[in-house]
Amino acid sequence: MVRITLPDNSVREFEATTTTGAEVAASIGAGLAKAAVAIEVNGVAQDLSEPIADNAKVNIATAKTELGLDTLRHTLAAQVLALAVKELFPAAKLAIGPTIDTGCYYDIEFPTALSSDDLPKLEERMRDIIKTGRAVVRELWEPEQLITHFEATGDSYKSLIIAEAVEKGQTIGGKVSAYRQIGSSVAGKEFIDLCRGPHAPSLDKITLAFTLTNLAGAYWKGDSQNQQLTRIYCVAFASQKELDAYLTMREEAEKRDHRKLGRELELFHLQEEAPGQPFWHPKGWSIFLELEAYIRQNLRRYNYREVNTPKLVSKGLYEQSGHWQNYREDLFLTCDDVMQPIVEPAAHEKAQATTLGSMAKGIDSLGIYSLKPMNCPCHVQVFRQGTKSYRDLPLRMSEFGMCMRNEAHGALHGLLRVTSLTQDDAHIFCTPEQMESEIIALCNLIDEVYEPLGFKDYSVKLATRPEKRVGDDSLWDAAEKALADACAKIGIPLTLAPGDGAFYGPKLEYHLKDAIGRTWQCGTVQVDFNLPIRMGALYTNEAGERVPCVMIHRAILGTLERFIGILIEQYEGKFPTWLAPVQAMVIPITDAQNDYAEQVRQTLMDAPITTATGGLRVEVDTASERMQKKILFAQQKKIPYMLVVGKKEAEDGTVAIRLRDGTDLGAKPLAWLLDRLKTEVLTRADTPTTSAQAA
RNA sequence: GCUGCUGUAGCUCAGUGGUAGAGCGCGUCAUUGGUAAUGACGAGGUCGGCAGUUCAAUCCUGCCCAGCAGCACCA
Repeated sequence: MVRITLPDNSVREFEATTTTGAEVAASIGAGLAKAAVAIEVNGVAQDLSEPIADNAKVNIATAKTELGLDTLRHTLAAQVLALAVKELFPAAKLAIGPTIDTGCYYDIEFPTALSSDDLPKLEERMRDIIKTGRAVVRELWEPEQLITHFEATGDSYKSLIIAEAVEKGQTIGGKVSAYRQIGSSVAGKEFIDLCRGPHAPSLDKITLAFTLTNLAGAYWKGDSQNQQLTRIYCVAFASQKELDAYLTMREEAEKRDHRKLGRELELFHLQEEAPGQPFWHPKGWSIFLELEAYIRQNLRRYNYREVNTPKLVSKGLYEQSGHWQNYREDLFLTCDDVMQPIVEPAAHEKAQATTLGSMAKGIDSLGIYSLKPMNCPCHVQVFRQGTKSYRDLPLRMSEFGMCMRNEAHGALHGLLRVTSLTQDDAHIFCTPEQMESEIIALCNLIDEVYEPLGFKDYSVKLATRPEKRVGDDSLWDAAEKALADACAKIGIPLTLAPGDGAFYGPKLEYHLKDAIGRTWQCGTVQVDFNLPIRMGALYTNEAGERVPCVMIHRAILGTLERFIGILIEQYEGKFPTWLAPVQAMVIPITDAQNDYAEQVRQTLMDAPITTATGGLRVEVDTASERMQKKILFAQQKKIPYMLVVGKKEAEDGTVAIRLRDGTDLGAKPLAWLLDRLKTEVLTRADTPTTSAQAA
C-alpha cells in the first residue's frame, strides 16, 4: 500500500505499491488526468508513468503550473522540434534542447546552413507531429547500447553527453534514461532522445501555443573553442493569449529601443567611421552632464576626491599591472609614428611594408603606447606620489576617465556596448581593517544612487577567482570572504558566479534589467590585494612598516554610455525634468506672440536654477504651423512642459501650461512656473505629474 | 571573433541586368490658427566600399566595412 499526500494535505491510500502519477491523477478526476503532464514527488519532478514512493507529498503538474509548462516546453523541443528536424534534415546532428523562460531552443549541427526561410516548414512539420498524439515512453538504457544507437543515427553529441554523465556518475543505477516516441520513424527506426526527463506521456498533451522565431549560432557547451552549432529558438506559452501578449511585449520593447529613440530625440548617433563611439549631440550630452553631476554630488557625500589621468600610456605600466598579459588583444596600440618602417627599407624588399601597424605587438625596442583601457594603473601612479601613511587612508580617488577598448566586433551594441567608454570609476586605497566598512559604505552608496533613478530591483552576484589569475590563493580567500561578509552584514542576497572574477580580484556585480528583460552589469565592487603589490601602492602602518594597501575598484553606473542607453529604454525617452534635454517648449499661437515667447524663454533661461548645463533648457517653436501641430511635435519629442502663449497670455504675462501626459494646468504666471520647475529640478523629482500641482 | 541575416533620400521602406520610387520629414509660398497632424509647389540619392562577370551592374560573383539577432568575450 502507498500513502500519498496531496497539496491540500489530504492523504490518499493506494493498493498497489507501483502506483504511478497517472493513477493518482485519475483517482482525483478525469479532467486532471487529461491535463496532467508530470508530477512533483517530494519536490522532485518525475514522469507520470513512474511509481511513487510511500508517504510522498505530490503535486500534479499541468500546463498551468510552472513544472507542467516547463515539461511541455521540454517535450516540444526534444520530441517535436528534434523529430521535425530529423525528418526534414536527416543528416542533422542533435546536440541539446533545453527550455528557457519564454519557450525552448535546440542546438543542432547542420551539414549545410539552415536559413530562416526553413522555419515555417519546420513549424508546420512540428504541428503535424503533435497531431499524431503519439505516446512518449521513458526507457532505461545501458550507456554503451545507447551510445551505439546514437552513433548509428549520427547524433554524436548525444554520445558525448552520455559519456560525460557516466564519467561524472550522473546515472540511474548505471543506466541512462531516454524517451521513445512510439510509432514515429526516422530512417526506419523509432525516434529516441536522450533525456533526464520528465516528459509529457504523449504528444496530444502539448496544447502550447508556439512559434519558431529565429536562428542563431551557439557554441557546443558554450565554449568558443568548440564547434559552432545552429540554435533554433521557439517561443511557447500555455495559451495563444499569453503567446500574443509576449509577442506584443517584444514589439513594445522595440519601440523603446535606445538606438531608435536616440535618433528620434536627437541624442546621439553612430557611424561606421567610428564604430562603437557615440557622436553625442547637444541633447544627449546634456543627459551625460546631468548624470555626471548627479554622481559627483553623491561622491561628495562619501568623501571622494576627483582626479584626471593620461589617456595614452606606455605599455610598460600595463605589463606591470598585468593587463598587457591578459588583454593585449583588446588594447589600441600606437607609437609616435605607426607608419615609420621598423626595418631599414633597403635591408630587403619585404621590409617596406613592415611597419609597426603590420607587425604590431610584441616589439619591445620601440616605445609602444596604449590608449588606456581602464584607469587603475594611472590611479596607482597618483597614489604613489609622496609617501602615504595609514593616516592618509582610506583614500578615495574618482575619475570620469574616457577609456578605449578594442572590443570583439560582434559585441558592439548601440550605447550598451561601446569602444570608447566613460566609467564613473574610483579606487579606494585602504588598510585591511578598513576594507569591510568601505565595502558596506559602497553598497549603500550604490543603492542610494540607483533608487532615485527607478532601479529598485537589481541582483548582485559574487564573481569568484578565475582560472587565469595573479596572486596567492590565500589573498583570494581573504578577498572573496571580505565581499561575502560585508554583504551578509547588510543583508544583500548574493548569487555566485564562479570563475567570473577579474584576474586580480573577486568582485560584486550589480545587474540591472533593461526594457526587453536583458540584464546588464552596471555597478561593480572589486577587492584587489594584487595590484598594490605589483605596482607598489604602499603605505606606512602604525608599526612603521611599508606594506601594500588594499585597493577597491568600483563603479556605480558602470559606463555612462551604457547607463544612458539603459535609462533611455527605462524612461521610454520620457526623462524626468532634471534629465530632460529640453525641459520646456514655448509655443506661440501666432507670429504675433513670437516676441513674447522669446521673452518667456529668456526669462526661464536666465532664472537662477542650477543645472549641469548652467540653467534651464528651454526652446521656442516659431515654425509657421498650427498650434495643434506644435503640441504634437513637442509631445513626440517627449518634452515635459509645453508653454502655450497666445494673445491673452502675452497681455497677462502668463503661460498656458500643458504637460507631456496631456494634463492641462491652465494659464499661470511665470513666477509660479519657475517655482515649480526649481523644486522639480533641484529635488530631481521623478516626473512632472498633476499631483505636484500644489507646488 | 563565430553563425545567420541586412545595407536604396534625413527616417521607414518598395523596386529593376538598360544609371530609381512612395509616405513621413525638409525648403518656399499661402494660411494667423486656442490644446494630438492646414493646403499648394519644390529640392534631395556615386542604390555601404573595392574588384570581377557583362555591350551594359543598384541588381549576378568575390573580398572588405558597418549594422541586426544570437553565441563567445566584457579588466
